[in-house]
Amino acid sequence: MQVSKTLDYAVRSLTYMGNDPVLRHSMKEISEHQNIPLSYLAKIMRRLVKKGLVRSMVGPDGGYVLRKTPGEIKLRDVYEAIEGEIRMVDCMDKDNICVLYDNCAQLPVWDKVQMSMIKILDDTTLQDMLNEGASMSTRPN
Amino acid sequence: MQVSKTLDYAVRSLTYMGNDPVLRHSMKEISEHQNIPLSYLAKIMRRLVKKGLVRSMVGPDGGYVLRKTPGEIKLRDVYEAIEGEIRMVDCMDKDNICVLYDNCAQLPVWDKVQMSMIKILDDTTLQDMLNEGASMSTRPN
DNA sequence: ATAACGTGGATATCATGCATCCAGAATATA
DNA sequence: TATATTCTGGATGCATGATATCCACGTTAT
Repeated sequence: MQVSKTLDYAVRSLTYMGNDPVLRHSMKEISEHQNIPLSYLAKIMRRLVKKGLVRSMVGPDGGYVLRKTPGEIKLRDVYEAIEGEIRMVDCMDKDNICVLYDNCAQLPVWDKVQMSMIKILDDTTLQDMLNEGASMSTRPN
Repeated sequence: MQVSKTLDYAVRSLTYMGNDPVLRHSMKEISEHQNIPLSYLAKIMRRLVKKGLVRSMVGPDGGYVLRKTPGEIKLRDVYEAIEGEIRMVDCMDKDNICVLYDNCAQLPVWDKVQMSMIKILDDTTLQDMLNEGASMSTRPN
């Protein structure tokens, strides 16, 4: 029930790019500025490209650019690009056929948690985070 | 960002016990009814005992009883007994001194998610889950 | 005395998050 | 055309933690 490092990397990369939404940013640049292992960043960027959040250009002076404005990119999009569909609980999946209906006592609660999280991630754009980040960056640590 | 199997086991065990809040329930009984590996359940019960959610009695006819009524046991208590303090994001912990203030762009959002989750878990008791579970158990699967 | 049951420590298994490496394709520039 | 730069994609390694098992021991009801 924690934010994964990978997701953190992704968000950091995107907010970083969001500061100059027009420029192209190379992996090397992002990696250095955000302190993310280059080789791992490559994997992450791949997912963001596939999900249509960023566009990539190869060759010298290549790199990545946001495909939308920071105001149009929802945190939910980022989350789902990295983690897949948001889902708090695995049930009736795979081989688990949830014979115990006791089990279902929990489902409504986790659904509730899930929905409230989705709502927040849906309502938060990169732009929002950039704004907040600015105000946060004045506080110590 | 998912409910762990262990937490699921804990909740299942407690809701099961909540159906007969007065009786003692042996691990064997719980294990069989809830389909939880006995030896693993032992570990889980240990934590619930330590956190004061459940009282244990050894010897023949021993077992576990809820220490409070289902209406007094919050899901948050269960969560924290199993997972420890609720915290979405690790930052400024350990060796990570969060030098990147870009990073902080995220914090407010995850805090928000965290608080909304805490609120829900705080507002939900075993009793609530038992009630809901009853209404849920009528739907297929 | 005996059988039933929880306790607690050691240990095994396994999945997965995180990370690294490398050969290859694309492309800008000279 | 040659070269340097950058992304691509697949294979692989590593470490951590969740899940699970085992067993010797202490307790207690009968």
